[in-house]
Amino acid sequence: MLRLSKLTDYAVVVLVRLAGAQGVQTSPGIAASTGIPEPTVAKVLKSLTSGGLVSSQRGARGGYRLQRGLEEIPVADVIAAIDGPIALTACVDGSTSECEAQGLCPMRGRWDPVNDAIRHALHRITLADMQVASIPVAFRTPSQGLAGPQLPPAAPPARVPSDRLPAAE
Amino acid sequence: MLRLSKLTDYAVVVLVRLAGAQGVQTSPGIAASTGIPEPTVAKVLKSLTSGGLVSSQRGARGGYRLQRGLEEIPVADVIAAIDGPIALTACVDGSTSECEAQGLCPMRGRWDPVNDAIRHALHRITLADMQVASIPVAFRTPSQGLAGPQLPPAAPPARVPSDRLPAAE
DNA sequence: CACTAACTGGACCGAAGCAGTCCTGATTGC
DNA sequence: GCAATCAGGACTGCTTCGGTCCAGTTAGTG
Repeated sequence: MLRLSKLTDYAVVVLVRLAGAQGVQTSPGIAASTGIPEPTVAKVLKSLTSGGLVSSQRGARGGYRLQRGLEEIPVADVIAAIDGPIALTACVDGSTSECEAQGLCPMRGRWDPVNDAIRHALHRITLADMQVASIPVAFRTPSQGLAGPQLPPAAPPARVPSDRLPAAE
Repeated sequence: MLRLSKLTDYAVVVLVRLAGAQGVQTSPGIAASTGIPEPTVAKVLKSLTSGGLVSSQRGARGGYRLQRGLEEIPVADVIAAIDGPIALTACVDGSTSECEAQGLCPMRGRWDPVNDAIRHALHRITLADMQVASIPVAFRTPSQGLAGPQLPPAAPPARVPSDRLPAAE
């Protein structure tokens, strides 16, 4: 599981394409240059605009323009713009108070650390990191395989404020 | 997106339940004590057995037994047992060489670091971590931008019974 | 030795969410 | 005024998942 929506993948392609030029670009133009069907590109662009990742210019000679540099766009933002808030469980986004049985619900809140970890991992990888080939591993590897007994209380996140990663290594 | 399969959530419940006793437990018994429908429990247990997380004893007086302690079972293993290999993109698990257009495929391999980060985050959280209420938050949540609208960044006050589920009722 | 309890493996069906398309309206440059 | 472009929705086909059921196999028990 943990499947990423295909639209999100398209969104990354579109954003990178958008970063390749300085002027505004039209959705038909992006569709032509990326090979993605035009309606799909338009749909992605709309979601991206709603998410604040790109700005739009209406009317003739209009188009889309990147709002931020690729290195300032974490993938979490892209996913959030396309797929909505990042959460693994269905419980967190809606029916928090009602579950099927009382016996299985004590586990509900327990997914929070997992959600948090995922969210964090998605926040520290930017589109610039996905664009370049060499990516500095965000997490060092403390536990190989399944030997991780507990979460290290003192984590290294102090060095990463929120968004971008260093250039490369 | 990033939706976690409901079966995986059930699997966690079942595994925790399994850890609550030392002998073997039958799937009808687990179903009765957790409230999950018996066929579903059986299905989950089958996947868990295939994944090597639990061992099964066939025949009369048979049942299932936990293969490892909860603290040695990362959620990644549970997800892998239920949902298959952890990967966000559909490209990685099958049609790696063929994509729709050449323009969007340069992004294909770029999801690898994201997959890796997710996988890593999932590997360092075990069922024992999900079981206890007070979880040492490995990553503090910067919670800027669109972090968590409803999830408290710090460890929430434990309002749910921290220990395992009560006995069969 | 027969019976029963329990797991094994598969097939099956309905429901839900997603991918993709299309249409109509609003906006703006020429 | 016209044309190009974005905005926002509705709609449909499809894939996948959730859940159930069945026949078969194994092993303990009377």
